[in-house]
Amino acid sequence: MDLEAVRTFVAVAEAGQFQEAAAELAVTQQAVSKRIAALERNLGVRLFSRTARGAELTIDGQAFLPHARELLRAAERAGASVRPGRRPLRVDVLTSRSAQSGLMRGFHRAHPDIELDVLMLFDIETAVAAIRSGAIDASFRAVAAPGRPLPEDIESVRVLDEPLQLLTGPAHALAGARSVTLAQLTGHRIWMPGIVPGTEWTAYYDDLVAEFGLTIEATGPNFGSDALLDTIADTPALATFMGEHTRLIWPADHGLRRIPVTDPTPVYPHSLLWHRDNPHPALATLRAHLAATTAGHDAAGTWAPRWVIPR
Amino acid sequence: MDLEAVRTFVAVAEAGQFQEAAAELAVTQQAVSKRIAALERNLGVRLFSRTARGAELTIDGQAFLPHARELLRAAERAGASVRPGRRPLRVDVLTSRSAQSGLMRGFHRAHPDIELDVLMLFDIETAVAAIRSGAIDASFRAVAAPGRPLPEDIESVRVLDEPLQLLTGPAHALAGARSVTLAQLTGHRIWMPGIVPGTEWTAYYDDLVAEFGLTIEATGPNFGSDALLDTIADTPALATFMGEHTRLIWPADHGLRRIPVTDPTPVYPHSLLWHRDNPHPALATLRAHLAATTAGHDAAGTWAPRWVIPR
DNA sequence: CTTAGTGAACAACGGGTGGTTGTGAATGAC
DNA sequence: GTCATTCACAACCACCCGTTGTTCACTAAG
Repeated sequence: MDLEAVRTFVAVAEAGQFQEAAAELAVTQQAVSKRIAALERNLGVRLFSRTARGAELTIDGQAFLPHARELLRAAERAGASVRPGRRPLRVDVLTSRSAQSGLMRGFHRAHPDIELDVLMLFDIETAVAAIRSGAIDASFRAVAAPGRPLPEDIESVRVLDEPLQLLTGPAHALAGARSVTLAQLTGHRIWMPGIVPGTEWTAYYDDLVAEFGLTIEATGPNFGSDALLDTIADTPALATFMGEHTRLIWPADHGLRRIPVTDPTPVYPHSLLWHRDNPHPALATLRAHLAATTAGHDAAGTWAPRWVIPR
Repeated sequence: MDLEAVRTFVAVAEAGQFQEAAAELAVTQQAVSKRIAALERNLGVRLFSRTARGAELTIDGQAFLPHARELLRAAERAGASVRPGRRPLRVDVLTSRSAQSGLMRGFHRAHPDIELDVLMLFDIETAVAAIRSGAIDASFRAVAAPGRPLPEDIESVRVLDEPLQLLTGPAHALAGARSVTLAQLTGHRIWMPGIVPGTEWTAYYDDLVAEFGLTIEATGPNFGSDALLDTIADTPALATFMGEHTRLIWPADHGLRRIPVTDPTPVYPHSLLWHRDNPHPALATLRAHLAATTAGHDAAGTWAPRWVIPR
C-alpha cells in the first residue's frame, strides 16, 4: 500500500478523470494510470470503471474512498506531530490512568480542535530537561522534591490534590472499615512496588513515613497492576495506596476494598510545569482551562509534604 | 512518508534495537538503518537515540509512535474495506443525513466491533444489481415501485416509516399553523427539486399527488440543501416536504418552520433489502438489530402508497 | 589495559520500481 | 467520416532500495 498511490486515487476520484488528476499532481497521465493500476493490483479489486470521457468509481472504489481519505489525514497528523514549529501541544503525564489523564481528557473535550500529544516521561529530571529544550510543552508532576528547587525558567502551578485511598484484600484487618485514619495505619505494612528511587514519588512517601510512622515497603520490581492487585487480594498483611481517581481493570472476584483515609487525608499534589518563554498558543489555553476547572478545592483536613509549592 | 518506513519505525520501537526489528521484518539491519534514516530525513527530526546496545526513542519518537500505529491501523482498515471475503458489511443508504443513517449509527453504537462501510448508490436499480453481484450487502430503499416487483433472490423487510413534515418560510400562508392536514395542502405548491425521474421517490410522490390532489413541482436541478432552504425561506408561495428525522444545518435567521402533517400523516417507508444467499455474518446481526429497535410502530393515521410491502 | 562481542553506519553494487515519451484503441461530438 | 478526448500499452531511462562487505563506537569480561 503506497501512500502516493492512495493520494493519486483520491485525486482521480475528485477530478473524475486521470488527466486532470495528473495535472494537479504534476505528473503525466501515464504515471497516474500506472499508479492506479498498481494500487488495484495490490488490493485485488478494480477501483475505477474507465470510460471514454473519464473514470468513475466502482462500488469498491466508493467503499475505499473514505478509508483512503482517512489514511491521508492520519499521515498528515503523523507528520504534524513532529513538525518543528506549530506542532501539537505536547504534555507529559505520570501514567495513562491517572487523574492527570482525566484532566487532559477534559481539556480535549472542551477544546476538541486543539491537537494534543500525551506522553509519559521517566521522571521529573527528564521532564524538566525536555521542557527546557522545548521537546515538550508541559508536564504534570509533584514538585518539587526537597532541596531541589525548580530552575528559574520553569514555571509551575498546583492544579490538583488527589486523595489517596487504602486498597486491601478481603482478609485484611482493616477490610471492614468504612474509613481509616493515618494513625490507625501505624504498624500495618503498606506495599508500593515500582517506586523508583530518586523520583518525586520517593520524596513524598519518605515524608509520609517520617511524619506518621507508617511502614512503607517499596521493594520489588513492578510487575504491573495486575500482579499488584493479585498480591494485595491474597495477602492479609499487605495493603497499598491508590489515587482516588485511579481507574483500574477491577477483577470482580478479588474482593478488593477501597477505604478512604482521614484525619488527615493524604493528598498527592499534582502541578503543571512549563517553560517561562514557551510561545505555544495552546499552552495558554490549557493553563486557563486548568485554572477554571480545578479552582475551589478545599485543603482543610488534608496532608501534603511541606515542600510542595503552595496553592 | 513511506508506509514501509513507518512499519519499520514501529518494529524498531517495539524491539528496542535495529537488528531484532530487521529479523522480524526479514530484511538486513542495514536496510532498517537506511529506512529509519530516510524517515528521519523526511520528518526533519531524530526519532531514535542510538546507543551501543540498541536504539531508544527520542521524545519526538515517543510523540510520533502512537500516530505511526494509527497510520498503520488506518492502512489495514483501508485494505480490509475492499478485501474479497471477510470485508466490512457494506450498506447503501439514501443520504448521509437521513433517518437511515441514524439507524446505522445506532447499529454502530450497539455493535462497535462490527466493521461497517456506508455508501450512497444512485437508485434502486443500481442497488439491486449491486446486491445481486455481491458488491454490497444491504440497501435501505422504498420498495417496490408499482409494476416492478423485486427479483426473487432479493429479500426485504420494512424497517421504518418516516413521517413527512412541511417546511415553509416565515411568510408562507401556513407558517403559523401548529399542524396541517393533507387536504389543506390542496392548491399549495410543494417544491421537491432534485427528484430524479425513475427513482423510487418519483413513484411515491406520484401516488401522493394522485390521491390528495397536491401540486408537487419536481422541476429544476438540485443545488443542494442550502439553496433549497434559501429559496423556501424567501418564497412565500413555496413549501417542501422533509423527513421528520432529517437533520439539516439550520440557518438561524431564515425563520423556517417545520409543520407536522396530519389526517393522515404521509410516511415515507424505508425497507432493508439484501440477497437471499448473502453469507455475511454481520448481515444477520444488522437484521436482528433493526427488528429489535424498530418494532412496535403504529401505522394508524398514516398514509403510504398501497404498493409498498406490508409491515 | 586488553580483548571479544554487539550494534549501527558507510561504501559499492545489482535489480527493480516508477516516471516519461511515443503510440494505439475506444468513444463521443460535429 | 473526421476530429478531439481519454485511457492503456511498450520501450527507455534514471533513481531508489536492498544486499554484501566493512568500519567505527561502545560495553563487558579477564
